[in-house]
Amino acid sequence: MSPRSSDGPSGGSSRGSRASGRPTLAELARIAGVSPITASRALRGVASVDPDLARRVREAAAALNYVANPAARTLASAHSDAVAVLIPSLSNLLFIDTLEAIHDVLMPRGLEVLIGNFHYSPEEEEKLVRNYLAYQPRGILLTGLEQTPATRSLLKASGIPVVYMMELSREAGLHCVGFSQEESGAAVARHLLARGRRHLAYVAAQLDPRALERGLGFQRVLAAEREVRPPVWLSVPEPSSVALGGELFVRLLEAYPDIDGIFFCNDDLAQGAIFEATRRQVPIPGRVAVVGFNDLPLSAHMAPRLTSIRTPRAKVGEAAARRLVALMEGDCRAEPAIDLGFELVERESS
Amino acid sequence: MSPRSSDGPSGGSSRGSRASGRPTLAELARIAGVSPITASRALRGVASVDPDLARRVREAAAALNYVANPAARTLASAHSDAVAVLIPSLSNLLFIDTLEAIHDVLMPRGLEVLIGNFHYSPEEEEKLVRNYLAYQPRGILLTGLEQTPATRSLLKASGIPVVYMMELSREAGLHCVGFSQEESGAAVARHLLARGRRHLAYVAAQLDPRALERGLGFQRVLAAEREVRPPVWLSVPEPSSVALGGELFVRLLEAYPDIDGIFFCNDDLAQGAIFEATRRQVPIPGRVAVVGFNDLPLSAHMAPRLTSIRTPRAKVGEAAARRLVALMEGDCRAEPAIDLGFELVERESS
DNA sequence: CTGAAAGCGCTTACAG
DNA sequence: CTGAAAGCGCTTACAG
Repeated sequence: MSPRSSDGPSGGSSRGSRASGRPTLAELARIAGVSPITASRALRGVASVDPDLARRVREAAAALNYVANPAARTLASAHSDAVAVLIPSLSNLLFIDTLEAIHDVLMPRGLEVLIGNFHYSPEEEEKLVRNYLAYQPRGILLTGLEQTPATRSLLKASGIPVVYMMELSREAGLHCVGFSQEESGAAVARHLLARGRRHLAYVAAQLDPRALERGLGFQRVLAAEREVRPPVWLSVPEPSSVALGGELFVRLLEAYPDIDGIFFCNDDLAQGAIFEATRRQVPIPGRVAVVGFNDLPLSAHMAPRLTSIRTPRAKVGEAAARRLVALMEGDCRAEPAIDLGFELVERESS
Repeated sequence: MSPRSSDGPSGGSSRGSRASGRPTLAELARIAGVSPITASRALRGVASVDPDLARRVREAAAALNYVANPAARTLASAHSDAVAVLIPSLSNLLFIDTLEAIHDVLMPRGLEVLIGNFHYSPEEEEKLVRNYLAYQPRGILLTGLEQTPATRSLLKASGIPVVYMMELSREAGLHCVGFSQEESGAAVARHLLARGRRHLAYVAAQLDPRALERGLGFQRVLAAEREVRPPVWLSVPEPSSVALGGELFVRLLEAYPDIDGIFFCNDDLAQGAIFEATRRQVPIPGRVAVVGFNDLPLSAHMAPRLTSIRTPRAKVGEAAARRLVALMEGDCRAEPAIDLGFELVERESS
């Protein structure tokens, strides 16, 4: 029988009205017959505690259903067990895969994951960082390298470990996990050239820094080819969607009827283009080749199947979380930049 | 100039080594020339504080870049500013839409959102609840009604407001926001009957309680029709995916060549079926009608466009969060159950 | 290996 | 409308 069942949920008469109603470390310690400090140490598995005492503490904790009060722990130790993760969008499957991988690394280690969505806005990101810093997290995971100067200095002043995801930086001491966005764009250009395409276009919506880099890599390769026309660049500010992909596809082909290869900045747009082409009976890849980016689950199954760049988004999350844990444990000898590469998956659409 | 720039990030000599290095309420109060309690009240906007003093406090806070320590606040007040949200899956777009809507309601009110993924396991859900309860959240948002008895009693003992999402319950005093899963399945059955279909099937993967209810509603309507064969029920335990939808579609038609209408428990499966049908040149809806569930963004754009049940998932999140806020503020007079309905969107596939 | 004392930075409850 | 005192439940730093 736990003391709770006899005391009632609102606590015994010895507890003040501000008590949380849950067992405290002091109660646990009393039941285990040790001091609170020893109980604390036993529960955290730190320092040297007599194995026998530690067992008694663990047993009492199990009997009481004791869970330490994280607020008290954070206040006393000046750091929480949280890790803040900032991503630019929740509705993009890309980041969900990354998030799940992060969860899988951090949760088993008893770390709480605080998720912040900054909607592709560095200013919003700054606000979130300011707010999360108050929680004294053990580490922070950031997406991209486009932070405001204030965000960077806030982070530096805090001394909290930070790992940047999705892009590679050469800045000294910056821990980052990702792949070369620029190179992936270049790979698509080379692929379309190898397929005999000469009249190319890059199509993007809501151009974020990474999509921009991909476009630049695409342009770079094409510019090096003397007998190839510079690519058409179609970029609109609206958020990306399947519907928009169809519209942009139609607009592009109306304006440039001889286009024979399109690199869409993501799979959503490319999928929309393929649906629209199917509906209008525009042969793909016969009339025009289509390449996407991210290799979403659906892309391998549509008709025609979509050629795309497979990004290591789950691996990025996992590696970034692991690196963060290493940094939290004071282990920072490894190479700061981790390049996980990408893969061009050639399918029917190109 | 903030005191920080002269003191340095690790704090002045008056601060002990355990100090967090950030300005405290006491410092803020000293600068504003008031007592800490008054500063606290001014910042929280509670009780009656002289407007002039309040302004001084706010100015000092802005100058210092003061953000209250949430751990101290939680410890002192016995409740945090967090709301825990438990969802069965992160990789399902359905719940992402709900989450975003929840965020949009809660964040502007200064509430932190803790996201827990219980992977469709009530046991895991129980662990998460136990853990999140330690954080003393202001409220909890749950998905579905399949909690373990321990979860229910944990929740009841905590006294923390809870709102259940996605399903409707008649249990007295249970606040829930959703729609009738059973009715939505019935609506699909009626739709297919109206389209002249007589040989029907229900196909599901990783049957969760809600998909089960939909199947039962589907069966109920068909059972009432004397001249209609009872539907085929194909359910597999694997997680749902586009690829699996294609496989199940093929398996089903091989086993039952005369099937002329299929209700898939979600759009992912239905989309996979349509892709596979296109590839095998099985006419849809000519040979077989296909209906999905959820109306994912892509469903309106594929070829043929997918008939589906549009679920109010964002609205569920918004209404649930609003109801939770009302409960947190002690306002619980409203009807506990909120039925947001659903809509059958008839498109080309049926 | 163990513990008594102090303190983390706030808010509550009580006085005035 | 304002404040001095006490305390939330832990961990740190020191001593033994």
